[in-house]
Amino acid sequence: MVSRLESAAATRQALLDAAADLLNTGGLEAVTLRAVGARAGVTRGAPYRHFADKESLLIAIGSAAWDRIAEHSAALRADGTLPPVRKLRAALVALIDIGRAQPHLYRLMFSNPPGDPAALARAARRSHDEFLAIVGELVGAADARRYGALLIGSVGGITGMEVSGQLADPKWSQTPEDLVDTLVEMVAHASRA
Amino acid sequence: MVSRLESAAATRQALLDAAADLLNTGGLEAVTLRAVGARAGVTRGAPYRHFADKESLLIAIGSAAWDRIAEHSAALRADGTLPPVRKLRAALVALIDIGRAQPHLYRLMFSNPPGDPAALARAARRSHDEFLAIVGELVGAADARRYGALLIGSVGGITGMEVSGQLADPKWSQTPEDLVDTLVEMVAHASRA
DNA sequence: ATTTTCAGATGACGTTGTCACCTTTCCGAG
DNA sequence: CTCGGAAAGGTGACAACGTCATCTGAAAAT
Repeated sequence: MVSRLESAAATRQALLDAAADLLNTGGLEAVTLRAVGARAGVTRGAPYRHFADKESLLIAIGSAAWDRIAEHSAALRADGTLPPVRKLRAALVALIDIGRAQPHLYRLMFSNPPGDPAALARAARRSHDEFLAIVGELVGAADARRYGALLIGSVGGITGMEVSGQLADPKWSQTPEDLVDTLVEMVAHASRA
Repeated sequence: MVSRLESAAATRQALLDAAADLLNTGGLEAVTLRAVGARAGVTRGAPYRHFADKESLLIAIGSAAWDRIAEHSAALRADGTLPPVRKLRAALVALIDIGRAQPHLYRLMFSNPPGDPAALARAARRSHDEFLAIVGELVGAADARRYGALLIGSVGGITGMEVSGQLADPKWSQTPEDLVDTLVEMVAHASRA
C-alpha cells in the first residue's frame, strides 16, 4: 500500500542517501550515477526521473547540507540559555565539525557547479541569515554585516585548511577551535571599542 | 638547432600553458587531455611522456601557482621600504587578486587531489613560510604561528566567498579588501595588547 | 656507423554521462 | 468497473574521456 508518489519520493531520497554515502566514503570521484543507482536499488538511467542530471543531484546534496546548518543555527539562536558568545562559537564550530567528519561533503558545499554557479551560494543564504542574526546579538546590528562576513569567511577558510591537511603541519600548532576562539575574542573586543 | 632536451622541455611547458589557459577560460571541465594536447600542438597521448596522468598535470599547475605566490611574498619581505603592516596587507591581497582574476586556478590550488591529497599542501608550504615571516615582523615571533594560521585561513576563506559569489550579496556590503583591512587591524591591535 | 633512447602518433579498451525507446504499474475520468 | 494517460524504471546505444600497448622516427650515445 505504498502509493506511487510515496514510492517515487522514497526512491529520490534513496538516491540522495546513496550519493551522499558514496561521497563520504570514496570522494567525489566515487559518485557515479551507475554506482548511485546500484546502491539505491535501481539502474543507471533511473536517476534521470528525479534529477535533471548528475550536477543537479550533487547540488541537491549540498543544498540539504546547508539547510541542516541553517536549522542548527536557528536552534542555537532560539536557545535563550546561551550567551551570544557561546552561540557564535557553537555556530562556527558546527562548520568545522562538518569539515572534519565529512570533508568531501564540505568541499561540495563550497564548490560552484559549472551549470549553475550560484546554486549553492543560494542554498547557503538561509544559513548566512541565521548566522548574521547571531552575530548581531553580540556586536549589534550596525556591525553585524562587517563582522558577519568576516567570521563566516574566516571559519570557512580555516576549516578548508584543516580539510586539506594544511593545519596539521606542526608549524602552526593550532587547532581550528583555537583559531575560532582567537577570532571570536578579537571580534568581541573590537566591537566593544 | 633545438636539441631534443630543449624541445621536450618546450613541449612540457606548452602543455602546462595550454592546460592553464583552458582552466582559466572554461573551468576544470574544459581541461581534457585531448584539448590540452591539441592546443599544445600534439596529440592526446603525448602528455603521458611528461606527466604520469592528468592529475599530475593539474598538480603541476597548482604547484606553480603556489610557487609564484611564494616568490611574491619573498619579494615583499625583502622590501625594506614597506612597513610590516603594508607587507602583510599586500601579501594577503595577492591571494584575493588571484581568486578574482583566475577563480578556477584558485580553486585548484586549494583542492586536494584523490591520488596524492597532500601534494598541493606541500606546494603551499614555501608560500606559508614566507608569509609566516612577514607576520612575525608585525606581531613578533611568539605570536606568529597563532596569527599566521588565522590570517592565511581567513583570507583563503574570504577569497573563497568572493570566488563563489557569496560576497556579492548586498547583504554583506563588504569587499574582500575591506575584510582584510578589518582583519589586519584587529590582529595588529590584539598583538599590541 | 650502429645501437640505444625517447618524444610523439595511433589504435584500442573500459568507464562515464546522457538520451531515445520500451515496459510496467498506478491514478483518475468516463 | 474500465480504460487511457502519465510517470517510474529498465535497456540499448552513443560520444567523450582517461589510459595503455604498440609502433615510428629522429636524436643521442657508443
